Amino acid sequence: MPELPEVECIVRDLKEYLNGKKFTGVSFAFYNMLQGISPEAFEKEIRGEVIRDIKRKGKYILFFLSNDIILEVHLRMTGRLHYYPGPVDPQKYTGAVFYFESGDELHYQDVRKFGTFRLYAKQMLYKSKPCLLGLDPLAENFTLNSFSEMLKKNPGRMIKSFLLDQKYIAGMGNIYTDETLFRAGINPGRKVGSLSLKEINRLFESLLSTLKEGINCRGTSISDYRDIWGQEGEFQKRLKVYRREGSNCLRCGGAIRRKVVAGRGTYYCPVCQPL
DNA sequence: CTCCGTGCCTGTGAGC
DNA sequence: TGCTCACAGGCACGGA
Repeated sequence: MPELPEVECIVRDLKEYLNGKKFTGVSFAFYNMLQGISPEAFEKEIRGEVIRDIKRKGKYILFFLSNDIILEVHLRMTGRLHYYPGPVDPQKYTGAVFYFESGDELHYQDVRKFGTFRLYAKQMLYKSKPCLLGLDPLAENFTLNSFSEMLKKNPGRMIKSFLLDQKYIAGMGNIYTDETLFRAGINPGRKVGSLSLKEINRLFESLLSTLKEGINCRGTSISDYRDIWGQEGEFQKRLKVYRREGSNCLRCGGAIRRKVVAGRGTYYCPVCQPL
């Protein structure tokens, strides 16, 4: 399940290989990802256009095309973008193949078909999903100060539910949220308003360092995630709580527990992250 | 406002 | 062995 670090790795790699390349077409094996557009209309919009830039906001990938159209891709849980330098047969779960003039191909694969494609005209971007998201933790405006201000507006919420809310912080998913809270020593069920200044500081530092470590490890491949070459990341080897129920806490030696918080399976150490 | 359940999908793995 | 079923979780939406 790609979260911010995984999407960041994908975007960095895609930029290197696809910037300046021209779409010659796209074919579909299923249409679940198309939001409010027919496959024919979709292809018409992108055919012949050059990729000018590729960016990320939260978990959204944005392709800026030469006709001022923006292609937004969200991989949700099991979506993958696989780059091939030449023609390759589609695989079992390939839903779309983008063809380039250079002969390269970009395959979109998705076992569960939850992923989405959208097209926006440039002047409509301001009302697109990615523009309505909160702060991206890797952006310059994500500071201890802006983080603290957002927390002040949500005193009654559980901290885990807040961290997952894309309206405030864009890019956190279940894995990096649990890992961040463990590293900060904060119980996922704590109310935002109960956090001390010291804890807020620790949470801010843990959030950034956990995401950056995830990026440096090229993501978490606990189940589905692969990079654009099909390679696994390494961060699953460094997980301290996620999916480690019953295993020993690497800090205190006690048992890692699982409970449902904010509707998600949540892993934590009851000793290192007291209520 | 905040939480919770449901739907979208299909593979995995536990238990019988 | 083969079946059922809970579970995985990002996001939208409706209801409490």
